[in-house]
Amino acid sequence: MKDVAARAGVGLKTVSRVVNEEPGVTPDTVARVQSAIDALGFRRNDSARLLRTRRTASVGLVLEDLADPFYGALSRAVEDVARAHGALLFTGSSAENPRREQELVLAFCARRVDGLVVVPAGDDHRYLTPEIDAGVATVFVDRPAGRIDADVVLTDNAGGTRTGVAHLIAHGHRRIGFIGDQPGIHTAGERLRGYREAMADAGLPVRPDWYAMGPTTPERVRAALATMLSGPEPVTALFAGNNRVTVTAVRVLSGRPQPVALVGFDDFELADLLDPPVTVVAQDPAGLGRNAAQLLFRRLDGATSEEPSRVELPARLIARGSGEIPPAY
Amino acid sequence: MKDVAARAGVGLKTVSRVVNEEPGVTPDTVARVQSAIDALGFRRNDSARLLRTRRTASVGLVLEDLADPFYGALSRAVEDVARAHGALLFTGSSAENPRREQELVLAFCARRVDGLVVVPAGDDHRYLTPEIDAGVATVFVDRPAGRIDADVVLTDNAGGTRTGVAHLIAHGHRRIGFIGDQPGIHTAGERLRGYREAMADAGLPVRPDWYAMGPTTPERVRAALATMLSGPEPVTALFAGNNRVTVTAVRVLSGRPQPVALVGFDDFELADLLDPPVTVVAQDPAGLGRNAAQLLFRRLDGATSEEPSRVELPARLIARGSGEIPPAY
DNA sequence: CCTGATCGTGACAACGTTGTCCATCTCTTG
DNA sequence: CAAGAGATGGACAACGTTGTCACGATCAGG
Repeated sequence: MKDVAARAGVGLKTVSRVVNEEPGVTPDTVARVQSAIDALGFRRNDSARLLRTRRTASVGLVLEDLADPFYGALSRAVEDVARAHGALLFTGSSAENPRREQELVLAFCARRVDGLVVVPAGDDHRYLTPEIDAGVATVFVDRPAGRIDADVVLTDNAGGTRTGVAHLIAHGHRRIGFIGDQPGIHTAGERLRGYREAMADAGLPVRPDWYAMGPTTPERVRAALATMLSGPEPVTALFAGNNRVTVTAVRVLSGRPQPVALVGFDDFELADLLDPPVTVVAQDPAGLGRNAAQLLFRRLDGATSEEPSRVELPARLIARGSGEIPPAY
Repeated sequence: MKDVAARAGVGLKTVSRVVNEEPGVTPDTVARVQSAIDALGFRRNDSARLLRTRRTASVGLVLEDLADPFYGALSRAVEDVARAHGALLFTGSSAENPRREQELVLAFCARRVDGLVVVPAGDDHRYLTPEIDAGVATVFVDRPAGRIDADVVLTDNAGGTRTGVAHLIAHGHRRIGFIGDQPGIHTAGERLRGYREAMADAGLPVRPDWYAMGPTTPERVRAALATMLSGPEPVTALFAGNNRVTVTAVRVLSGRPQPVALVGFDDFELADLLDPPVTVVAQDPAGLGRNAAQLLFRRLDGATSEEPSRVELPARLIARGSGEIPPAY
């Protein structure tokens, strides 16, 4: 900038004014400065600018895994809202590791992002209190924050699951299995709760060997499913607690002679092309991201000292067939 | 930092030394400074630090759409490599819009990212020359840069397509269709070339109504496919130029009485569960991202004035069945 | 006890911007 | 023609760090 000023024969501040299109500069001077800028290939250093203005026009997004299509859609929605507000987006994957989540969040804070959108991996976010007090707007999404009171945007996991399980019950099932993710994960717990509630609402018992919680690796899902299907009171239907479970379940069930009804949480591409087409309870990942980002920018634009708000998005049953298979007696 | 220094009764620079764990500070002083830091909740401002040190420890990633699983996997790989090098990641989606690509790239450059990984949307990247000259390491991935000479990591699109088409030919097909993306997109052109080459290698003609290039919306794919299947010399097999085409083709073909063989470019989840299981030519999106990021950091770590390098990753045929359907005469 | 090396520390400038404030220059108006 | 107003431009400090250098204290060796 100094060089540009020298070459154009003007003061430093005048160059700044031209670059920022501030009023009060003769068209003639503007032209001179502009040509100096072009000649020198000058580009304003936004880092320095932002250091001075104390707004970084950037937000940080921490999620579990960028490679998961669910989070891909969520990220994209956050990005679009950020762009509309002129902000750039830092992203990072926590890989479901609380330490890594914290590292990422603190790294973003050290960069002085204006705000954070976090899919929490850990269950204790008190480490964020000083940052939030320092003015970093923070919105949690998909899962609530642990041990602190903060804005959060969620899917109605319990309600969605209730709907899905009720769908199976409506089609005659009484022995329904549930396979979910690790109990520490909030959404997994909520979905299990929804399953229990739906069963209770219908006056149905839940045997201990009808539900399994844990890492959703194919092996574990396969084993859990085998147990449910081979006990003294085998299940005739399964509710799959997330799409990895659903996919494995489809694989296992398609190899069995006796049909087993299936409803899964989370939609996935091609679900309608499988045989039978898979009924799901669909979340709206883009909606989660959009709402979270909008909430963030609302905070940033002034609504400072309001109470933390909690938004809950509905989950929607998409009946495609696999949930309507009658129980095999 | 000034406040910390005052509270600890030391100089500014000493605080800096403690924060950066530089040697040459008495343990006693360290303790005093540390307790002042804790008391004040001080966090170093990395923006300022990076302004001073002239390294931002961040890279920008511009791709087509974060919500596309292909790019999700690519991003994740870039992120992992970046993390290993202590860098943070800015991401942005160009939505296949050259203007937006340029805006994003220039915004990242204004933030003085150390490097850029770009999936180009436009076909003219001369606007990047000043930035590259200014020292921003740049690697293009998935598609080459337009009109400038730069590092690039690609999939062997033509070769992969040749393999896929040859697979169909090996199973007896002589009239093979090809539906690809818009001709302006480099990968689409390369895949068309591979198709032509494979046909020529086998001494087979290519009728004009056997291939179609354009936006890969379901309607267009449906129409193109209808044309190919209803002409005077209908195709008995189809090579689908990307996974959106493949998915639509599966939908259309599954509704037809006469089986049509299918091979698609790009793998997708559940391809093996469809009926028939879909044979694909699989790319390695994570490999693309990893290689691009590694190349980037190799440049950053010194290999400055080398020639631009070009890495080409193989595409791999995964035979699952749909490519082995014999021609219906 | 002196010398010179070593260690710990802090003052200062710099990174590249922008906000504040003041100086000048050119009009317009009485 | 004087004076005030408005336009235009620039000097300077500040944002929060780190690199450079110089200073004083401590310590080993002669």
